Amino acid sequence: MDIQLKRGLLDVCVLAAIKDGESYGYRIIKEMKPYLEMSESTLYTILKRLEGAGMLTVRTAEHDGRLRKYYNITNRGRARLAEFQEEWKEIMTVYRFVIREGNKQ
Amino acid sequence: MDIQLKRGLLDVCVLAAIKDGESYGYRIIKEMKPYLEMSESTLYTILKRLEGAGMLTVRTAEHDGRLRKYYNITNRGRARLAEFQEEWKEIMTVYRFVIREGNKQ
DNA sequence: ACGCAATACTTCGTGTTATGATGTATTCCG
DNA sequence: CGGAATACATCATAACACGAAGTATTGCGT
Repeated sequence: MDIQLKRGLLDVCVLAAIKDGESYGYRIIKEMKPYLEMSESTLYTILKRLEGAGMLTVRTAEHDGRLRKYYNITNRGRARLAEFQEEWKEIMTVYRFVIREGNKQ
Repeated sequence: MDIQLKRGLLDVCVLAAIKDGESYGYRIIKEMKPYLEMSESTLYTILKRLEGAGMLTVRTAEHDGRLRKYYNITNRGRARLAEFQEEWKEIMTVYRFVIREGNKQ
């Protein structure tokens, strides 16, 4: 998929991946893989960005002797998902403009 | 609209704006405005990028004593538009993942 | 006649961001 | 014993949208 097209979807995808209960980096990547592939460095960058924006919280816990960071969505994160659905209406308008059958000149 | 979401649409929008006959910068901006706003510096950057990619051609002509650059779409540009429609199917898959009603845990 | 908006295109610097490369460390399985 | 899987982190880089500023002409209102 075109890199540019991905960019606007990555953040909301990650939020969507944790909206039904906490998850962690490695699992998020695997869960999203069938829909949208992303490298690890990209995901951890996004998770930090979303944390900085107050859209998710982190807690560190031990699992099988290894440390894991569990991410939870916040109200602000849910608001972002709702906002995305509004933006999608605009996106569809643009899409229709792009694929419209032209009035050939 | 979210900047990131715009990014993947800008190029194809510009191609779509000239696909039914040549146009020029200022007119493209006005035509796209109801769907997607972009600054002039952004448009001219995109036009140069698309020209470099062989997706459009340029000719300069005088109009009312002023120089105008007219842009025409090429076969490669049309191919990009066709490719976009394929990519859109993937985008819709991602969209469904984002808005799916969750299996609450 | 004067000034301002509209038309039309250009250049430059900046901030955001996705990614590859690389590194660290543990567990599990054959 | 070794390699794959798990799990996260850092750094340098390149792409890109945009605001700011500039140049130059036409058209319109007063």
